[in-house]
Amino acid sequence: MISMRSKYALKALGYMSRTSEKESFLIADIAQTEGIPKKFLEAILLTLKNNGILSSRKGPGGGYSLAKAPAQVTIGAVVRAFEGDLAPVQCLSESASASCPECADEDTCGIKLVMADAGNAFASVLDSVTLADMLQRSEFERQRRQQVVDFTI
Amino acid sequence: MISMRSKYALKALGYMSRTSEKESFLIADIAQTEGIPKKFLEAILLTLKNNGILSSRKGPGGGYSLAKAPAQVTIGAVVRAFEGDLAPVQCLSESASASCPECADEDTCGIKLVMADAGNAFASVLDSVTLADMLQRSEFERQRRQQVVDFTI
DNA sequence: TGAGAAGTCTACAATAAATATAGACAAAGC
DNA sequence: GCTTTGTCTATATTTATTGTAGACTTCTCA
Repeated sequence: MISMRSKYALKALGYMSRTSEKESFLIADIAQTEGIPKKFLEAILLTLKNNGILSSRKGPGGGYSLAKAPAQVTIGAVVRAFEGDLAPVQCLSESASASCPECADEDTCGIKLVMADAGNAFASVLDSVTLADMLQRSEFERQRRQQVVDFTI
Repeated sequence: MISMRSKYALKALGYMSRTSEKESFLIADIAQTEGIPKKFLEAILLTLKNNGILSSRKGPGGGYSLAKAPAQVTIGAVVRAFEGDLAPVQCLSESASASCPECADEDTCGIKLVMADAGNAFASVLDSVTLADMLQRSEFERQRRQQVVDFTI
């Protein structure tokens, strides 16, 4: 289960990608449009900036903007900014205190081997989809459903 | 990230599957062998029983035993007993209050569509591996490493 | 038939983490 | 130098996880 942080980040980035006529976005604007607590979003956008996904300018006329094209930002990169590596068990995490203390032999632990496969499968999907793909997919789905409605009415 | 509950459950089941000469296991025995807090394990085994993975008998000579052969129990079934459905976002969860309140149009939400793919990829792996597979995999890895050691010495 | 062995249940304590908020601060533009 | 806007630090709130305590039930076997 990914955190609200990641979800809010994806919502904010989706909004920014979708609204290409604007080139700069105020925190307050994004927060209100996407229904995200403003102060919370503030920290989220900062994290995205520190991960090279957003850039910012202070002062009047300032705000946040995408540092890369939506087709250059994978969902995996966004989620990883908040969830760390996407390891399903701690002993698979590169960062911090990785090993599980109670594991007799970590190298041959079956749980670890299986979870590595599952985690890789999960991460592969997120790494293969960009913000642009996500929007396109959503739009495609919208039109598909629209057509179904048209036919049934 | 899966919870300790799931990990402890897999460790306990791994031990029970591996130790086929015993047919009944005491909570205290499993707890000590696998280094799991006894009282915590107690609740975990009960959950596994309620999910049809274990059976139990009270009284002297009693204890827990596997309700199915290790090859009949998938890792997915075990993990699901503790993590519910393996949905990476709440709005994909069948159980409980599923929908995300702030989502404008859940049907066409790109985040949901992408996460559904990722979650399915994750679950597919766990559903395709049984306890027996997990043990075999671990044993295979142990022998592989053993050989490497033999060659290098 | 009753003593002891084992699982079952309820309640709760102790952390830890996620979520969210407040308010001071810094930089940029006019 | 005033306003706008992002940045930072600290902290509150809530929720979930992890773990513990103790009473209770069921079973077996002497």
